[in-house]
Amino acid sequence: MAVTMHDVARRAGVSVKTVSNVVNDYPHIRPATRDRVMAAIAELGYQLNASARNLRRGRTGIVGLVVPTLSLPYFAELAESVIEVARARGLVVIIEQTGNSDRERELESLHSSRRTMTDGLIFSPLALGPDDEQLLPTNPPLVLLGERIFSDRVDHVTMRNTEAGQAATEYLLGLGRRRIAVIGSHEGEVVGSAALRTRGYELALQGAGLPLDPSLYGEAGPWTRAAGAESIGRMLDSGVRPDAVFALNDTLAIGAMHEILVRGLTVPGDIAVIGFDDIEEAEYSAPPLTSVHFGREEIASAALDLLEARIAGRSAEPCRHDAPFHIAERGSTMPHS
Amino acid sequence: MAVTMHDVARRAGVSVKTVSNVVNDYPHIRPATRDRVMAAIAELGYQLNASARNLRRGRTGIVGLVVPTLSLPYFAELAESVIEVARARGLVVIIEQTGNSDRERELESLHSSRRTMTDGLIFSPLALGPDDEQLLPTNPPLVLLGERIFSDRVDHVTMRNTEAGQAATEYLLGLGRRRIAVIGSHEGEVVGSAALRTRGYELALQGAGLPLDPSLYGEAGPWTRAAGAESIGRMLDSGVRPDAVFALNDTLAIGAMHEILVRGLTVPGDIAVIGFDDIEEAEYSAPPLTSVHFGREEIASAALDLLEARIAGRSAEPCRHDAPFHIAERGSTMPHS
DNA sequence: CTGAAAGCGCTTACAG
DNA sequence: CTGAAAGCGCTTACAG
Repeated sequence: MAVTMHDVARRAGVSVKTVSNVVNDYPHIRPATRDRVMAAIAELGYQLNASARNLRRGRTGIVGLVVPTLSLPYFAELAESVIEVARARGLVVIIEQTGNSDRERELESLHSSRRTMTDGLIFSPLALGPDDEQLLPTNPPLVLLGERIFSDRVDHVTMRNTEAGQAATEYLLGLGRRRIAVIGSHEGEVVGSAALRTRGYELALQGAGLPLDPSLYGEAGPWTRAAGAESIGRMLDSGVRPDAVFALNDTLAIGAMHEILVRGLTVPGDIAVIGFDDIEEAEYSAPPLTSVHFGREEIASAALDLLEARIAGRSAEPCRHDAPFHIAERGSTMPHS
Repeated sequence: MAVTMHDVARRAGVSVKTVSNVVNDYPHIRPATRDRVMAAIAELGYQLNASARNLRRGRTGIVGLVVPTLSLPYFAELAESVIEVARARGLVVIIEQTGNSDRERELESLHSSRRTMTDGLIFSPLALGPDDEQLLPTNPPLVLLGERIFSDRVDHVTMRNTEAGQAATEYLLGLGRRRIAVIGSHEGEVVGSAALRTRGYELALQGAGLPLDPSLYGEAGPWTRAAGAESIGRMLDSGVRPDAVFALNDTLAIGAMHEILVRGLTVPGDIAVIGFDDIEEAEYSAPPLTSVHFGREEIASAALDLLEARIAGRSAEPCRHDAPFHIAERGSTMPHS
């Protein structure tokens, strides 16, 4: 049916081994032989069959990336970095989406027979938590992003959410703000980015000797612009008047900022706003958004390092990589920008 | 080494054929047999080897999506839709990025041996053009997005860029605007979204009996927020004062709007702004951005329809699918929003 | 450096 | 409904 290495070998008058060597760029091939093989490949329109190679090698050269959705800029930008870093290492990336905190879909992505199409998986959970630790399949290798789940059977890339949340809040305190709202909190949650960043917020307030005011907690289920706008809207409607907002991600921050401006208040004059993730959009919002920056290239590299080591059987104990952060200051907190 | 169907068959006391039938959900299997097989699978921790299946079937269940970069929201949202639509059809998606108009990378993605990992490719070119038509490989099947390249050997999903650009400009004319700048144009380009949307702009102005003013063309290479801001900035710096902006995409529009506001001008008061693509961000910019909307779900469905038909060998002549559009009106053009 | 051959783990026609 | 077997197209140890 298809043109195979045998056909090429026959045409070029060499063995299949030689064709394989040429196709795989092995050394010690006479230039003349190489040319004959290349010519035969071109004449026959030969294309190497990846499935056959993968079966034989026991590897696919594909890694999976499982995220909630690419329509959230944070995950799109993370995916961008993962694809670029993977490319530099000769790997390609299958992206699966699990939607907004959909337990079943997350489990399905982890356990599906599609798993064996990949050499390993980078998984950013939004629904699964500590109780699901036992459900994590470790084969093919898995790298977890974030701190919703910790398992000593699995590699992790973590992001010091609590420390970063604390730093963001302390930054607002340093500007003299005292009534700081938190937007995007998840009442009752104890793991996951919402809870951890909120915990950092609380530590900062307590460190400054300020009370935790329940009216300054703005719930928001999904972390979208719409949810951010609604959340701050409800707070303002109820007569609460913060002098700063710590939004648990940038999308929430942009939605919140939009709502604040719509109501005739100013940013940062009336309300300073800081976000989290430092997505590209943050630089071009009006005003530009101050945000907590984690290097996504670094997160992608760390995740692929862990995955490749595990795939190669090089790593023994599961590892944890902590990504560093800093605050990118912009107009949403600086009066003179 | 790995647990195979043979192991499962032995354990369950059935033939491999039966195991295969169970794994593939074929009918006509006695429940008792099915249960025995499932039990054996669970006991042995069997996982089907996708490469072996793919080799045997001659299909991988993977489609490739090649776009410039996921860090541009338009492509991230397109990818989101392609993944969702593919998922509903039992397919997964490998995403490759080619960067900002990088000819070599685009060709590499089309011709790489990675191609055979996929059953077909959806390709959104930014560098390749009509002259490259002969370089398009048609096997595995290829679907082209946009109108940079037309080939009667390949399926296309097109977006009526010219008509849509004309409609956007006519909409601004309908609001009484007369000095309409176009932001994001590519001087000298004759194919591709920039040229086609600009052509629509020109048709609209000519239709209204207005001159084409060279000072109202704002060049911008990459279609980023930064480029949009710089482009309108240069125009305003040179003393040109448009009363409306047609930005060739939303990211440009948001950058341009940002720059306009920074300079103390108002939107839409001084300058009305319309974008193109209607990305999710458009709804939450300040002010919300009026934009030309193409349904990305529809584009994704159309592309996968064409691809699946081609993969199945159902389609004869290459097809062209034209996606419909409308204008989503928001505050950036409406005074009372 | 090359040739002949085994085998990766499936699916599926072929007999029964 | 089941069993035994061929073969998808590679890679790679084994002889030479």
